[in-house]
Amino acid sequence: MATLKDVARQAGLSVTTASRALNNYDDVAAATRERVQAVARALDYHPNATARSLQGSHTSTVGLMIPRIRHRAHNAFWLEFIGGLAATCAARGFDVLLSTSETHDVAPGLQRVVHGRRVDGLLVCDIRCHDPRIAYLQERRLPFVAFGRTVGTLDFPYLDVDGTAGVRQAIEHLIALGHRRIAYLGLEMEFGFSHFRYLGYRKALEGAGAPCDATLIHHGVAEEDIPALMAGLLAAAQRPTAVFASADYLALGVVKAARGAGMRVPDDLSVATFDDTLLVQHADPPLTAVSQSNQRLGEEAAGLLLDRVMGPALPLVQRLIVPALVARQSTGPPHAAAP
Amino acid sequence: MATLKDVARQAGLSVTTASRALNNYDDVAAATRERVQAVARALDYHPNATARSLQGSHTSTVGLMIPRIRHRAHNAFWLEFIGGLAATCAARGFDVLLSTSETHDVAPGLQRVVHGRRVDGLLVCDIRCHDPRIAYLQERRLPFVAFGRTVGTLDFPYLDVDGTAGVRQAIEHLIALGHRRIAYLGLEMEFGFSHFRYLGYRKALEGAGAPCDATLIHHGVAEEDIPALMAGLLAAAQRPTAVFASADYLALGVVKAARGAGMRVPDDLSVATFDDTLLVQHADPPLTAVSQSNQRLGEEAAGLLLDRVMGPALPLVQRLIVPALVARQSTGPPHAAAP
DNA sequence: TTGTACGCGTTATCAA
DNA sequence: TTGATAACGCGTACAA
Repeated sequence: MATLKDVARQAGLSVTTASRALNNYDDVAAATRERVQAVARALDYHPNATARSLQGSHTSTVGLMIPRIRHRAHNAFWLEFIGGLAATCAARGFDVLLSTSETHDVAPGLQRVVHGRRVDGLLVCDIRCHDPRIAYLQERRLPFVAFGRTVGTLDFPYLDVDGTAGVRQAIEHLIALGHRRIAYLGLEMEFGFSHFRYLGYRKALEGAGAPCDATLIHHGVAEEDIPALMAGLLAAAQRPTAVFASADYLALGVVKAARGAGMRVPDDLSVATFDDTLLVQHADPPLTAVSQSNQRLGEEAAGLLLDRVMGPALPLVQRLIVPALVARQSTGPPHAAAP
Repeated sequence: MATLKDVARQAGLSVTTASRALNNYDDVAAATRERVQAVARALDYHPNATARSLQGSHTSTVGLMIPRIRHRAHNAFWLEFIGGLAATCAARGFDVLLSTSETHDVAPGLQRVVHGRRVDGLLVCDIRCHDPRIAYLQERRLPFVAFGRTVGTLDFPYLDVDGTAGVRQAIEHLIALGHRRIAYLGLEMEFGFSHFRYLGYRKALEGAGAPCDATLIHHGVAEEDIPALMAGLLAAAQRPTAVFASADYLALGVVKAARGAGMRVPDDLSVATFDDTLLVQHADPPLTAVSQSNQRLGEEAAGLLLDRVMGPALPLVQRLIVPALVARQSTGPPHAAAP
């Protein structure tokens, strides 16, 4: 494959001049420039990105660390996100280096990427409430943006969906419909988003002066737990008239379990959820959900990261996207006969 | 950040010796090796991947070109695929450079990746019936594997799902149930998979000696076309008793349209589809579908590519994965009253 | 306007 | 067992 030296030789010039001609420096004769460019085209010359990186000490590449898929239902979200991210990076001349992390420690994969100087910046995703990767990156001084928040001091750049505001909207919607006993089903509390979403539930109840019953609140729910859990919930003397599930597949499980217990949605039980995925939209009935554009989120994240990469000492940027509630047929006023 | 030179200086040795100590060469004294490694640890030294690439002329990175998402329903497939691919690459010490291509010409993005020597190999996805990228890559001698097939001479390494065998199973299943008039709804014929899937439909009909009615066959169907298309199909004198849709979201549209026309699935109309996604599994009723493990596919593709990258002149490998039919509640015998 | 010389960080070759 | 030197391909002071 042709190198700059080949082009220079063929054009009868020095490598330096060839380089400058190709990079449109203004201290090269017009005739020379054209000759060099013609030769380059003829030789199908393209600069070697590796050599460029080594010399310029930047790679025009950003890293993306996403979690390994634990549940198929998480899929839709991430790919839309990646699509938006990749498009924005491409438009700004950057490539994307992909890492899927198994763990949330400072894994070997992360070390490789960071210390190998393979990337100019990094987008870390799936942030935990306490996430050692943040401190690690801060110490290493690699430009990075977190997609998600930890609990505690937020002294790092991040982009996140405002789960608190989102869930709050959903719960307030249920309260406005007349519900008072609203169950909450969430994922493991170690996830940052779990923490913030649950906060929204609490705040909405407090805001409405509604009681908060611990028996209605369940964290760390897995799909297979739902039948038993719902059976318990629905058999209780004071059964809930609505359920908020923090993930789409949980909500689907809730609907199924309710049906199994002979209940209609939303007549006997209202159901709302967080991610507005295809699954949620195609469900029967279509579910009321907290929604944001995942592709948009990817674009936004890429923008933030690239700004950070290109502007060395920019002020800390922390952005919270407030999602919107989409009310559909899975929520309605509580049944008259219900407690 | 610490470089090899720093380590060498700190250890009072030459860069050469430090390098060999760190790379476990056997011509370095045990004591020296340990001293160097201790210093490296103390300095938090990690080799610079870029410099390594330049010197060794290989990057330990493979490229992945996937299409830009046109329809949200394609999402689930690709992310599972990427997950499998990334895991296999990581296990074998490779990183993944992601490119999403807008077009199927030899786009600038492809040229950048190929000529910039950013990758040791490339996985090209979303192959068209006639795809100029194949010839381009062959000429450039970059190790690559296609995920998908073109029509015509297949003189390149590929991995593909055997769409012909898959669809054939589905149609034969319908025929076995007693169906004779089976409609076919497919995507644009320029996609390689469209071509092969349709072939399966034809073969199954021929094999059963069933008639092939052109009015039942529709290519290039978009989601929004379905209501009108189905209305026409169901109003016909000789209406179909079953529909095969080549993509999950098309099948969902078919079910919806059938319902709209007052038909029950599968009593009045059977529906089968290709991709066994979450959407298909959670549909009402759950759909009969041709299925394969998308993650498995990604792992397989990565394996093929890495073998090719590491073994320079391996014989051409072409692998076809035969999917399996999963019969669910959307297919049944044709209604007695139907023609 | 062009060319010489050097450095980016690493590994390979060869001599000591 | 170790070290000096060259090379990978490119960009860029600096000199001509």
